Amino acid sequence: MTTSEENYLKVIYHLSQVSPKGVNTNAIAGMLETKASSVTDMLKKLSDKDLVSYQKYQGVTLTENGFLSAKMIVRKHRLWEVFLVDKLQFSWDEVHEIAEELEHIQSIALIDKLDAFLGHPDFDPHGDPIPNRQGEIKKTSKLLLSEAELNQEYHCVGVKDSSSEFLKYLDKQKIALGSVFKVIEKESFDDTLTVEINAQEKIISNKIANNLYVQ
Amino acid sequence: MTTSEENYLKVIYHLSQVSPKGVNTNAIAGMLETKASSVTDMLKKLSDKDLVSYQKYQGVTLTENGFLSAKMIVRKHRLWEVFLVDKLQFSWDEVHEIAEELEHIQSIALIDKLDAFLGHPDFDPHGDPIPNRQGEIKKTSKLLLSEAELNQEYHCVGVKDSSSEFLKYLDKQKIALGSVFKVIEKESFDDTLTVEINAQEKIISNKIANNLYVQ
DNA sequence: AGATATTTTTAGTTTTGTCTAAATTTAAAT
DNA sequence: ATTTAAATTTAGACAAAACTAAAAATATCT
Repeated sequence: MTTSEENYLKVIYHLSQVSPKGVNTNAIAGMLETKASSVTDMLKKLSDKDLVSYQKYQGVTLTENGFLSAKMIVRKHRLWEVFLVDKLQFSWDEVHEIAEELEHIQSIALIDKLDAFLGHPDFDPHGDPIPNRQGEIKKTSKLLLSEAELNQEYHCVGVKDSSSEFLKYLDKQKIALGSVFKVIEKESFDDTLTVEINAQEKIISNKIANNLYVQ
Repeated sequence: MTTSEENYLKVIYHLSQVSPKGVNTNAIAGMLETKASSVTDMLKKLSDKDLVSYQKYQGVTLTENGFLSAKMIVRKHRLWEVFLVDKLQFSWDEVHEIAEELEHIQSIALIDKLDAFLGHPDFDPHGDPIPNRQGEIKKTSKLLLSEAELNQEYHCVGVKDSSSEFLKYLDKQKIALGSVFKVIEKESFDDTLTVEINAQEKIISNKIANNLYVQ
């Protein structure tokens, strides 16, 4: 499989989580910063290889094959992110782009050994689950901070938006995976939250609260 | 720089060590398992980018730029090999192909951090020197086992042939980097050596002795 | 339902890196 | 010094992955 094909598969995989009954050509083009016509070309190719099932004008879904392949790419991406953060001391906002390259390295033995070296992690540095070598994903019942109940203790288990910008903001606010949250008050006017984070009171906007997963 | 361009540069770099006054088109084609006509095309492109100096029919040499770029690719290759052997427990005969892919990952920060993580190694698992980030290479005065003097103690510092086949043979013979050698006898008829290796006497063919570096 | 807008596909080009086959240059050999 | 052989380059073609512009299908709106 080429790097380009892998990138398409991965994007279709991610978009499928939001629109499971068919991913739009334009949506794929948007994610890959390419043109719709290029996407159509590639969908035909992926369809010929039985990685997606595609009917003109009707959007695209992953086949069994494509689904597994996509999860293997995600597995590689997230394992490399763990390596970069845990072993090479990168911060969590720096690793995405490098992992985008590393995820296309082919060797299966490499990934198995990397997995073992890292201690078979279940989650990447942003709290996203790492599929195992069979493609199985550990499900957790996380919820958004904006949906949290008042005066209950939660801890941060992930971020929804993992853009460098957002992650740097969290660093500045000393919010990390594992941070302890308790929502003290919810301002009904603008949904701003008053939250006790690691025993410090902070005001959290709705936008932030909508991008933090807690448990 | 594309992966293909990098592969050409690297091959020209290696071939330059043997023919410093100009590398042949055919030699490059042989190393890359491609056709001479493809090489000619690429040499023009590399020449336009001032990475090689190239005159029709006269062979090719690296420019200052090309020389440095090539050394950076070699640096990446060899650092990844150290990682694979030291951290992921690959054996020295398994790492070349994987490193061929990893050497094309772009990030400079990644290589700097990897270098630090590995403890700034000077040599890769086959005893080849790792250029530092300035492209400087630590020179050592190694010699081939076939050139070693009788009854002098040496230790193994590298291999000339790093094919999987040869490396596996060395593993079987329990010869590794650091092994202690003393040539007991040299058979003048076929240049076979009797060598004491790690306090064990062994017969070493001329072909083997011509591919082992000692010091 | 019909008109308009949006999305998607087709058709035809471009670029990169490769190839084959033919032409040219250099090297070797009688 | 020719002739022959080997190495190299040119010319033209192809596949992959992208693009533009135009055509076709679907969705939306009054």
